[in-house]
Amino acid sequence: MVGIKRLADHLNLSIGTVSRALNDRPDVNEDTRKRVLQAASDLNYVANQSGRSLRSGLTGAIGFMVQTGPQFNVQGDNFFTTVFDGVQTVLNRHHLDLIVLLCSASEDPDQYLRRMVLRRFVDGMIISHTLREDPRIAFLASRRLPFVTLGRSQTDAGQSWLDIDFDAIGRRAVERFVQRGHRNIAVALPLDDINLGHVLHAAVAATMAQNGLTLTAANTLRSHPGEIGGHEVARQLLALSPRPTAIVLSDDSLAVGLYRGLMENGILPGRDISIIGRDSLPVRFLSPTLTRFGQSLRNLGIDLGEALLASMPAYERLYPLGRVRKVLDMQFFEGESDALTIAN
Amino acid sequence: MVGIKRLADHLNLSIGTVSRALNDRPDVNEDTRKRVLQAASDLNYVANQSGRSLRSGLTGAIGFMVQTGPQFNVQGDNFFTTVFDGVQTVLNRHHLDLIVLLCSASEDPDQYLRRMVLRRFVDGMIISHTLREDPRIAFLASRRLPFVTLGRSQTDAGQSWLDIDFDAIGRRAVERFVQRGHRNIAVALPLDDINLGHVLHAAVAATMAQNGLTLTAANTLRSHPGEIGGHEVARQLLALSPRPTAIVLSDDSLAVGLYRGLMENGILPGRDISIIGRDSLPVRFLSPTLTRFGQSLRNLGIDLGEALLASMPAYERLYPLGRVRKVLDMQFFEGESDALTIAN
DNA sequence: ACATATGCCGTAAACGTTTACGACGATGGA
DNA sequence: TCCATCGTCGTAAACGTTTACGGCATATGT
Repeated sequence: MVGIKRLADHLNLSIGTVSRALNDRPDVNEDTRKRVLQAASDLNYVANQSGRSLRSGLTGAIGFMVQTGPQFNVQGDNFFTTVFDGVQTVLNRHHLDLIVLLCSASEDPDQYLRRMVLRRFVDGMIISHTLREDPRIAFLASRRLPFVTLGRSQTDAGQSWLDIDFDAIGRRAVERFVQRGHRNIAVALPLDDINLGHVLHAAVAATMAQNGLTLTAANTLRSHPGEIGGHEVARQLLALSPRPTAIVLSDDSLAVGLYRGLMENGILPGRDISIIGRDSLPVRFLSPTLTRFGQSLRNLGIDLGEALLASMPAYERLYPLGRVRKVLDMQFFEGESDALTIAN
Repeated sequence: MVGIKRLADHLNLSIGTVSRALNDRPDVNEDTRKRVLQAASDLNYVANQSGRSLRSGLTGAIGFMVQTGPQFNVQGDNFFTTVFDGVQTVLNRHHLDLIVLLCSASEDPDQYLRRMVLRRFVDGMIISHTLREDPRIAFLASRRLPFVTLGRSQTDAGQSWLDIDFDAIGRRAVERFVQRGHRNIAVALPLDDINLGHVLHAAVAATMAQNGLTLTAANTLRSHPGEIGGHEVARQLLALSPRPTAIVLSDDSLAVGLYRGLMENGILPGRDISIIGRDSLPVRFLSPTLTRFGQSLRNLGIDLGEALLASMPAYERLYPLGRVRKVLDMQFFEGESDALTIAN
């Protein structure tokens, strides 16, 4: 095992000088720095993270907590991996590594986060699946650990957040539906307390109200995410009478199962019912093509990374963003699934 | 910050005794152990991982390396998250935590792994997307870091591996096709050197040969994974003349795009062409339903976790599996997509 | 009674870094 | 010549644990 000690007496230097050379400190001769770097690469030296962390209190790692299991919105791989990619490009510029912390369905998310933070695995955290009332936020704030949430919350500890613009999605989808004559509009929401559900629900209800319509409790459907959830939404939809003529989905992962469930009953999306989804996985090749709102996930990742750096004392000079609270610009992809027009 | 020191003089004990009490060592009075544990929970004490790691050389974390980016088989979220879940349940029993290390497309996987290992982030590794010739294996072996690979490789360092039975998939799919009269069979493979591609290719070719058929180079299609890749496979398929009447897919993620690409040209899966896929994400509700092979991903995760523990000196007593090399039992899901029968 | 064993605990070293501090020689100005 | 400054480097303490070792009682055996 080659440590700084070995490096030092291989060069006839003290460990202090070697350390300073490696860390780009000013008080070391330029020649000796070159020698040190050369020797370090020759001997395959890599600083032991435990030693460094113990002394500096920093680990050089940022955690991104996601939850697994059927009751969570697993989204498409492309959702998280693309976001991760964006975060990583930002962090790598500052020699920070992103590690993904996954809390399995069998473990309490609050306890899991607690453990990870208190063990000092990470210098900062990004948490997703933000709940409307989320104890994790208060905890992270109390530990003074820099963090950003993907998704707003009602619990406010002054944190930064990034979010998908579910308000715009709900508003614009309903406006589009209304314009095409729909009056019986439904919405598919997640089951749990995740904040985006509340936002989307409020946006849909408000925009309907502005147009003299009401979002009934019966038309507010709830399900697990994913294909099975989508199939369940179809079942709920078919049980309604009169059946809604339009529906907006909180998540595209519902689309495949929803399509199947409807088509099994002779109902063709775009002809017999209008559907608008929300990009979370690639559904470009669904048939009929899905009309949906989307956002640049890579930019979401970049924004998350920068917002986090801005809240870390060591980097806030480089990212003087202060507190970041921002919804992402939405793009609109017109497909065939909302082609239905209702005559007055 | 509450460390073992604070705990110690809050109890009027030495740090040595406190440490022993917390670590379940025998030479500590049962009463004082109780007092220590009580105080630890009262004061919210959690051992500092850096200090512990520095002393013990262990981090308590296991890394699972996955690669992101369009050229990798992102599979469905459900693929990896379900596998992760299985691994975690095994590891958690021994107070080990699983962290996911993702190597973005812009970084060299070998360098990335090197960095993570040499910094001593983890006590063991699981690597996926195993290549036929994979330098990571030699590296991990040279560092004597316990590791398991998901997927076989030709580079043999005596490591344990688990793998999906692509040989059985290729064999059984071709046998099924042949039985139904198909003579012009194609296979869709990944672009890179990933080992499963070689295995599947060999199995298809061999089984065809056993039936007096030959797998031509033209019928060996290659594409990125995912929907776009599937669409590309459709394009390649349509360019062939005579067009293959059956195809086996290395990955279900291709199915959606493939379906779309075929149906755009009036070719209906199951009627005009037979398709057999391989479970990697939930495609239960595709229409026509996809015939496919699958495996229990959770068991895969559990097997991976146990194989890893078996190769860690501290745990091999509990998991006396020795070196594990095992392909998973495959399940078969019959759908509509391979219904086409060719008359002689 | 004495020697030995046992249970329990404190002491201190060690893990690999970083960094405050001081030492030393060289340089510069007066 | 003397003092101050500067550049460069070595020294040593500190971060929070774990653990080998020894010490001190008390218990156990003759």
